[in-house]
This record gives sequence, structure tokens and C-alpha cells, in this order.
Amino acid sequence: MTTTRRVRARRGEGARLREEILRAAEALLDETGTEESLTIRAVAERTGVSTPSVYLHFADKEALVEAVCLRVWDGLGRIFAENSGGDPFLALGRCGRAYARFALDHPVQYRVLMMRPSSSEGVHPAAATCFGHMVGVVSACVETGALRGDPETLALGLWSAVHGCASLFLAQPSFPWPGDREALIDHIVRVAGFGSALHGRLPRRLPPSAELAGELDDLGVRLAARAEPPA
Amino acid sequence: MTTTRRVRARRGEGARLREEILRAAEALLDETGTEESLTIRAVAERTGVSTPSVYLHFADKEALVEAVCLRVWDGLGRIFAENSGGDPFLALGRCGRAYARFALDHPVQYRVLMMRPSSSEGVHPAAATCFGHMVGVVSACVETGALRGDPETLALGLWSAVHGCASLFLAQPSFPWPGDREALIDHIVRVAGFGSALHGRLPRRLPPSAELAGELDDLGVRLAARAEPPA
DNA sequence: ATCGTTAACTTGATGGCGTCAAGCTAAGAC
DNA sequence: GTCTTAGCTTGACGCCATCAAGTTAACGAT
Repeated sequence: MTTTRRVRARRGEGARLREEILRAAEALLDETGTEESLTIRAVAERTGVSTPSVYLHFADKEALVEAVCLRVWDGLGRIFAENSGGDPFLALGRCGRAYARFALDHPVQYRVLMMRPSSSEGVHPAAATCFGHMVGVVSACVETGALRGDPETLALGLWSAVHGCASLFLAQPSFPWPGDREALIDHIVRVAGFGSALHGRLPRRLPPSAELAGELDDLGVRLAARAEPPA
Repeated sequence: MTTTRRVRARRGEGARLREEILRAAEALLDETGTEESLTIRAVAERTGVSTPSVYLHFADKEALVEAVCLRVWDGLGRIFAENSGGDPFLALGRCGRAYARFALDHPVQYRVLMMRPSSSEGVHPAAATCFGHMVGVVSACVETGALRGDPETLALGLWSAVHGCASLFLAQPSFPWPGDREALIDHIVRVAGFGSALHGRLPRRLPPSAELAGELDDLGVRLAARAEPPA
């Protein structure tokens, strides 16, 4: 039945089992790639321990699954840190794209933590983490003076857009997405990020005239000229 | 055990049971408000039929749940139709907001169909429906000449933004959302929709100067003047 | 009027799941 | 060597999805 019986932990080292359970669950997730394989029984057997022993360290299955998925979440902080240097607006684009890539790299974890009603009461730490990073990268842009508005509201807009894109990728994998997903993410981040610069100035409708396009082109040229002066 | 035994359907009317099962499941969902209550056994008992009878009309539990959730999906078409008249840009805003409201009005159905990996092969009909509506409303804007770009790409951007916002609401209900959710949705739709008008013209970064804000203000004033000429 | 066919449904069972109550066992202080 | 208790196991319960085989009743044919 059980593969190899584990040696009992020494006194005071009971918490060691928690780590072993988490590692076993993580391995199980990596191998099967699906959340359904994370059964208490399978995890216990893989750890070399009886099934109810899992409950010594996790209140219920949900708590175990959540803990497993949270293990990868620190990576997000590192990713944002690595992409936050330099020009704030370039950083905004990099972070948005990196966020989407993070979601696609950890599909199960992202799904469990961000695409399901949070079981626990109060703000889910995973959501708080995401939002916090978003606010940070947006705030840097606001501080330049080129982006106006409440950083938190702007961050929510960016978060919505990039989460929406990533979660649609994960939930509808067989949708005929454009070949270049990176380009689509780039477009979305750009629109959500820089489009926010127009927040509060956008009319409720646009004039139904092609002249507008020319006007916007002018703006784009002027912006570009300032943004990337000739080397 | 069983509440009231159902009268057996007449020959040739076997498919009637399918409808009754769907109705029972729907009622169960409405009453409990959670997907977990949708067990084959509960649905069968409520229908007044034995458990395996459900399998005469649904391949497995997943198929039943999906069918139940799809029942509400036609409402989306009606909503888009009702909000599509008049000025295309005003319609874009109305449809985006209505889409988010639809998701919040049918949380379980939206979650099952749009926030989970699609079980079936190929494009999920629910996703196709959503995308189709988005393309329709965006296309109308593109045809005015004021919005440039590939309608499908633009629609994906809008879809991502509004789906992202709605799905975050559903998945993180205890997040400290701003009091006025409608306003946030409005902001997101506006940015995603009109921000798209700038697609391809937005530089990778913005000049780190407050002068930009004035320039954007000018644009906003000119746009507003054209968009809403004095009555 | 009744027989045979078969559509419509039931019975009973299998194996897996999360979870709990109670018991066992060995590590380590005395 | 004895006692305590942290660390873990045994065995069970109830629920679940699903299947194989059986039963019942509608209805065309005779």
C-alpha cells in the first residue's frame, strides 16, 4: 500500500512533516499538471505517511491546496523587482508582460488563487500581493507627473486588463488566439497603462470622423519625439 | 428516500426528462447559490428520478453542469442587442458595463463557463458568444473611422479588460473594492475602448514631464467639443 | 385482447473521496 | 526504568460519480 514508510520525526520536529507534505504535493502537481491529482490520500501516500496525518498540519484539503499554490507566489515579487528599474513607463510595460507570463508559467497555481472565490475570510494574500505590485509600478509613473489620477484606481484598471488577458488564456486554451500572444499582451498593457493617462479627459463618445485619427497621430508623433529623443 | 416518484414519460417523450433535470438543477443552483450543491444525486432526487437516470441525457456531471450554466447565456445576446443602438461609442460603453453586470448577476454560471479550463475540445460556445458580441460592438466603432485597427484585436483587448474586472470581482469578493463598482467598470471600459483609439500611436514610454498632462487636456477638450457639440 | 419489442427507468454495487474518533508508539525528560 | 506526550496510525462513516444488469410499462402488430 504505502510506498516506503517514513521515519517518524523526532520530538519538537513535528513541523518537518508539513514541509514534506508540501513538497510531495508540489511534485504531484508538477507531474500531473492538474489540480484534481491533489488528493489528500495521494499526497499522504507520496509523503510516506497515513492519510489523516495530513490533518495535523492542514485544516482541510482547501488549506493544503492553497498552501501549495502560495509557495510559488514569492516569485511574483522577485519578477516585479527585477523589472522595476529604469524608466517607470518602460518598467510598467515590462511588469505587465511579466505578470502575464507568470500566470501562464504557473497555470494551476494562478487558477486556484486568482480565479476562484477565496475560501478564507478577508483579503486573500495572493490578491493583496498582486495589487500591491501593481500599485507600486503605477505609482512610479504617477510620480513623474505624466500620469494623473489615483494610483490605486489606475492600478485596478491595469490589473483587470492583464489579469483578464491571462485568465482568458488559461480558461479558454483552445480559443483561436492570435499567434503572437506576447504582442496581444503588449497591446493590452500599453492601452491599459498609457490609456490611463487619458483618464478623465476621454469623452463619452468620439466624433464619428476619420479626422480624429490624424489628430491622434499628431499627438503620437509629438509624444514619441519627446519620449525617445534622437540619439 | 425519493420525495415524489415522477410519472414515467410516454414513448417517444424520453427527452422530456432532460428538460426536467435541467430545471431541477437550475432551481438547486438558485437556492443554494453555489456550484457544489449540483450533485447528480441531489438533482436526480429533486427531479423525482433515480440517480443513474441522469446519465440517459448527460454524459457525465461536467456535461450537466455546463448545460445548466449555458441556459442563462442567451441573455447575453439580448443584453448586447438592447444596448447596441445609437452612437457606436456610447453603445460600446453601455455594452461593456452591461457585460460586467451580466457576470455579476450570474456569478456561478459565469465562473463555470468563463473562469475554468474548458473541458470540451475546441472553442467553448460560451467564449465564442462573448467574443462575437465584443467584435460586433467594436466593429461598429471602427466603421465610423474614428477607431483604427483590427476589430478582433481591439475586441480582445476590450474583452480582456472587462472580463478581468468582472472575474476579479467574483473571485475576490472580500477585496477592498472602491465603493462605486459601476464607476470602476466605467473607467475600465472607457480606457480599454477609447484607449484603443491610440493603439499603434502610443510610444513605449511617456516623457516624464507634467507638460504632457496639459497636452492631453487639450486633446480631451478638442475631442469633447466635437463629440458633444452645443445643443 | 394479448403478445413481443423496446424505450424508459431502477437496483445494487464498485471504488474513490474528505474527514473524524480513537488508539498506538516511541522519544526524551526524570 | 518509568511516565508523559508528541507524532502518527487504524478503522470507520458518509458522500460522491459511475457502471452493469435488471425491471417495467407503452404501444405497434397480430
